[in-house]
Amino acid sequence: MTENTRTRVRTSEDERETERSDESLSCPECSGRLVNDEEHGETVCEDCGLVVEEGSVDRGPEWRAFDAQEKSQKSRVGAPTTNTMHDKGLSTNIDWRDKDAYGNSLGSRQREKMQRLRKWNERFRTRDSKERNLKQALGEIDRMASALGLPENVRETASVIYRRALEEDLLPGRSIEGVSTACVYAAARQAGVPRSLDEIAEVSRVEKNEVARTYRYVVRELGLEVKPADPESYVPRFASGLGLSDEAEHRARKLLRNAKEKGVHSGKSPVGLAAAAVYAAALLTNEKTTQAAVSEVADISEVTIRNRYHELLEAEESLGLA
DNA sequence: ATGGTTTTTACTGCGTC
DNA sequence: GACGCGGTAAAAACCAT
Repeated sequence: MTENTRTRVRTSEDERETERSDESLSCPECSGRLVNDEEHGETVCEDCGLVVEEGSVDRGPEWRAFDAQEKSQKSRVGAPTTNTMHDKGLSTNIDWRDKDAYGNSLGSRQREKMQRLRKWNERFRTRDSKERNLKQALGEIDRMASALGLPENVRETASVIYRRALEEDLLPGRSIEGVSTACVYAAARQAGVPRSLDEIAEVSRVEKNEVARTYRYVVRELGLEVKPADPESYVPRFASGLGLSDEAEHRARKLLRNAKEKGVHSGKSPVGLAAAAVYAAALLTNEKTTQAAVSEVADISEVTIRNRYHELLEAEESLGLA
């Protein structure tokens, strides 16, 4: 029976749900997750669509542009500053093409001059070790975030965290890769799209153990506030990975919420809980899945799924009787 | 280091397609 | 007979002490 060649799964102490505390980001109606809809200036509930807040400020342009040319004519600002570039995208760039502003080729004297300018500009930009450090780290962060399919805002957050770590001189004695990885891990969790330590270690050049250690260190030193991972935040990823319906997904969330009420989830791995909920939900909505399939996408053993989903269903039943 | 808890591995039995 | 599922025992991993 060597069919199971999955990698082991371990969850760190941080991934464990200890106590339930905050509920400020939840819908008052159905306690679903709240999302910002920038375009309409509203804050709405992901689950029931309740509009919680409206009339917030739209930061987009007040004009419309139908092609790139029009856009460049109407726009009065440059690119937004971003923390994903080591100089926030604010420093000077000299084009590598030897053309002037009108696209004409440069004379040989001019070309030489530009070469020198480029060289010094580059030297100035990555002047000291910190800048170079940051440059490399941000590259790593970007690479890992893409590999994990994490959205832009997570990259941004990870970059900010890294900057702070650098500011506070947390780097000496630690590898750039290790700290970048820890930042990505922390950022993903803060953004509510957590990845397990195993997934993180998969795309990192650093061992899982070191990631965990560095992560703890960074969180402690920076006083970062990272809530215990919410099992629900894993649900969408697993559900779509299995091609399940929205109904099943919704069902899974419900199961988890009930479980939370009952306190069944304390001390258990959130990932396992989420996987079990997804499996149970598929069963309840008569959709075809196997424990093996869920175990595959969630990277959790079938045994754990079995144990958890029994507990989930029990909690559900006793709630029905109450 | 040690003990307690959770997860994983490996294996077995049962029912069904 | 392969497959999905359930259960168990022992090992491993983790956390707290």
